[in-house]
Amino acid sequence: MTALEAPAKNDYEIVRRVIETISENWRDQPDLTTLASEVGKNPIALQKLFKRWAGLTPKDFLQAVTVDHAKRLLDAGTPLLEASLELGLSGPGRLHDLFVTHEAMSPGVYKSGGEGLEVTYGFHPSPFGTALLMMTDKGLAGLAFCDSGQEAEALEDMQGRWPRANYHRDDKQIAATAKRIFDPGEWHPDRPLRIVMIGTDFEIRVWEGLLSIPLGDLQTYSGLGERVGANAPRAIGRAVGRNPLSFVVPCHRVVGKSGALTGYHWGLTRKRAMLGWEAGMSAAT
DNA sequence: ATGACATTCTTGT
DNA sequence: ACAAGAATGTCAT
Repeated sequence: MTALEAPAKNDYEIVRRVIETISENWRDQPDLTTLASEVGKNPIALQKLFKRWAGLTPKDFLQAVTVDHAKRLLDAGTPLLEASLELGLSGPGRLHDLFVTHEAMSPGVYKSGGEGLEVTYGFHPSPFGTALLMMTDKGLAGLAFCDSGQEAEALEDMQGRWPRANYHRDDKQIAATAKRIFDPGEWHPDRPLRIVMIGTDFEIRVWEGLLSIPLGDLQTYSGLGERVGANAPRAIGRAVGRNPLSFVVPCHRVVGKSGALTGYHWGLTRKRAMLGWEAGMSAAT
C-alpha cells in the first residue's frame, strides 16, 4: 500500500517532476539539495516523500537509471533468463515477478482490425500516471499510460490498433485488474494474469521474449534478437515499440547495447520511472 | 517496391 | 575516443 497507491495528487506531481529532472539531467548527477530546491521542498522531506513512492531515495534512483548501472547489469549476464517463464521463479529471498499466461491471437484477427472483438476499457490511476486498460473475454489486451488530460489521445492511440473492434467503457470492471497489476502484493503464481497478444507472428515472438526478462533485469535489442532467433536488432526495436501491453510485457527493460536508454512509446521519463521503481523492488528484498 | 524504424558494427579521422 | 555511414528484417504505404 505504501508505495503503490497513488499518493496525494500534489505529492505525485512533485515526484513526477523530480523524476523528470533526474531523467533529463542524470549526466550531471544532481544531488538531493539541488533537486529539492527545484521543486521547492526541503531535502529531508523530499527524500522521504520520494522514497515512499519509489522505494528508493532520489540518489539511488539516479544510480539505477545511469548508464553505468545498466552496463553492469548487462555485463553480469543473466543466468535467470532461461527458466523464469515456465517454472515460477519463487525462491527463497527472491521477488516474484508478475505472472501471466498469454495467448496469441492469430494474425487473422489482427489483420481484420479486430473485427468482432468486444473490448471493455477504462482508466485507473497508477504509479506511472493514469493507466488505460483494455480487456477482452480472453484477458487483458492493452495497457497504456498517459498524463492527466491526455486520456482521449491515449484512447485513440490504442483504438487505432484494432479499429474495428467494439469498445465500451467500464472503469469499475477495469479497476480490479489494474489493482492486481500495480500491487506486487497481489502477484501470485497460482493466479496468473491472463493476457492476449494481438499482433503479427514476429511481434508475438518478440513479446514472448520480453516476458522472459526477469524483474529488475535488462536486455539489449540485439540480445533479445538472438533470443527469438532474429538477427535484426532494428526490427526488434520496431516490434518492441509496438507492444500494446506496456508494463505487463516489459518493453521498458530493453536498452541499447551501450546501456543507454533509447526510446519509449509512452515517453522516456516513464521508462526511467519504471526501471527505477523496479530497481527499488529488487532492492527491497 | 519502397521507406521508416525505440539498432549495431565498421570505418575513417 | 568519436563521428559518420552501411547493413540489417519487418511492416505499412
